Amino acid sequence: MAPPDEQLPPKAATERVSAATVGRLPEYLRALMELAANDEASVSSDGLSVLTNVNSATVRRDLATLDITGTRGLGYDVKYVVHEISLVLGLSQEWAVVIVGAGNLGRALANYQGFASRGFPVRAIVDIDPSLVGTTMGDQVVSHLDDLETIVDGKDVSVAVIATPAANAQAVADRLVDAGLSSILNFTATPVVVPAHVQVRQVDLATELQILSFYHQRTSAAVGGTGVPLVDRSTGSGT
Amino acid sequence: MAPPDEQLPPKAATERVSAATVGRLPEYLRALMELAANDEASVSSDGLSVLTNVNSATVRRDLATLDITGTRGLGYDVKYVVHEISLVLGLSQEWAVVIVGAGNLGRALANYQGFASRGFPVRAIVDIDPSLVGTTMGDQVVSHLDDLETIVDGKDVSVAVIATPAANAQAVADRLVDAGLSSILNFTATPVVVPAHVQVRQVDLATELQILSFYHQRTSAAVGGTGVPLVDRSTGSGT
DNA sequence: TTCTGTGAAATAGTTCACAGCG
DNA sequence: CGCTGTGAACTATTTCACAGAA
Repeated sequence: MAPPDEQLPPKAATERVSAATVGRLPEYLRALMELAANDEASVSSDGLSVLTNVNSATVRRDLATLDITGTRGLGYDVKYVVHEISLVLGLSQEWAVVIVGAGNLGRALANYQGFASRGFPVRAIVDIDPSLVGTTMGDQVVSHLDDLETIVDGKDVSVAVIATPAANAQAVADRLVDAGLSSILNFTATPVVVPAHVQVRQVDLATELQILSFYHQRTSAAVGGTGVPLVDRSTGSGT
Repeated sequence: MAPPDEQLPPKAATERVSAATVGRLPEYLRALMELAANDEASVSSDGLSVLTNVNSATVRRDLATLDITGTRGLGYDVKYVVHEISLVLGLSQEWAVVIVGAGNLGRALANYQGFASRGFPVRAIVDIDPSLVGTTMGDQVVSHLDDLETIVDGKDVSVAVIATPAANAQAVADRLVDAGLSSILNFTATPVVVPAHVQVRQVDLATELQILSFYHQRTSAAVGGTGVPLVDRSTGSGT
């Protein structure tokens, strides 16, 4: 263990976690849950490295940052790490989700089981279009956007997903903030501006395709010509 | 156009572009198209900085990396930069997309207009489930996965989207590669392994929520309590 | 021996600050 | 002037490499 220092405040490890590390936590978690499902009791940083494609030193440093310790000579206790990472990510409880926008994308997301199965049950869907309000979607009845506040309070919703046309994104975000929500996942291409205490994540599906397109081009352009070039899987077999 | 140089090594600017820069290009593009739609002829790096929330020095450096030049005292020519970035991202042509998996997510994506409108028309949807094959979805009839190769060749498809259950992701990816595709967008939580010449992008929607959850927690934990916001609803007396 | 935990080196990416062009 | 283009400083992140615990 690291030499403890009695003078320092307890541990707000969370404070020191870099964005890069946070981005890897869900990956670790996925790999670890797979291991757990396979009844693996422990795993080395090398093992996790292979499963996640993250350098093993990075794995160790990430975990150490979270004060997650392993056993020298053995590795990390799978269940323990799952528990700790879940805690750090705030996954020890469910977070109810409201989807705003019952158009194609909203409908898609409402039916998508992947949210609920990962601890984010969709508890409401809202839209402004009166012809959609009252229709059933997934296992929810579409409500009117105006009822947002009631829904948020009544169903303990804490996360909103924006799936409206891009032009409405900002207006929707404003209403979400007014309704007291402070976590927003925006699937619109338009970034929204929110107060500092509100978290937003921008995910644009077409952007992903554009980036893919870039790398596709670059790869095609890089003609080596010698049969099968470059097999790059960074598993550091160093010295 | 940049001055062609017959003597120097071909020096494609593309080679030197960092991943960080690539990630910002779609953002620049979006902002620039907005400007273009507004008949703005030119924009300064400061202007773009405001629109994209990227430091202006970073904007200038990114563009300079792509050999995109501006005019001192004036700024960048909007149309010219749109053209150049589109070129770099490979967006001067359309890329036809095949969606694999006609379940909830696949259906959602098939109906989503955001792909086509950004230059990625969905030209086919395939599944293995015989009861889905032949049904209509979006403006496509669902085909069988076995016909993939024919479809890819016949419709000039170059990008695949995996929207199957996670357990099938790797098998699907293998078939996609066999069919000659080299750009894959994987919406499954399971990462897939592919040959080096194939580009994959992993986008897991639940992961986005997990990351959001982390920042939500961190923000709530950092209670300053001075006056304004702070939603108390989410305080952990959970389900 | 195996594998963690971590200084220290190496890389990557961002931002400042300013010379100099239009 | 205003604004680009870029050396140089700075900050962040990754990776090496190894002492030492189990």
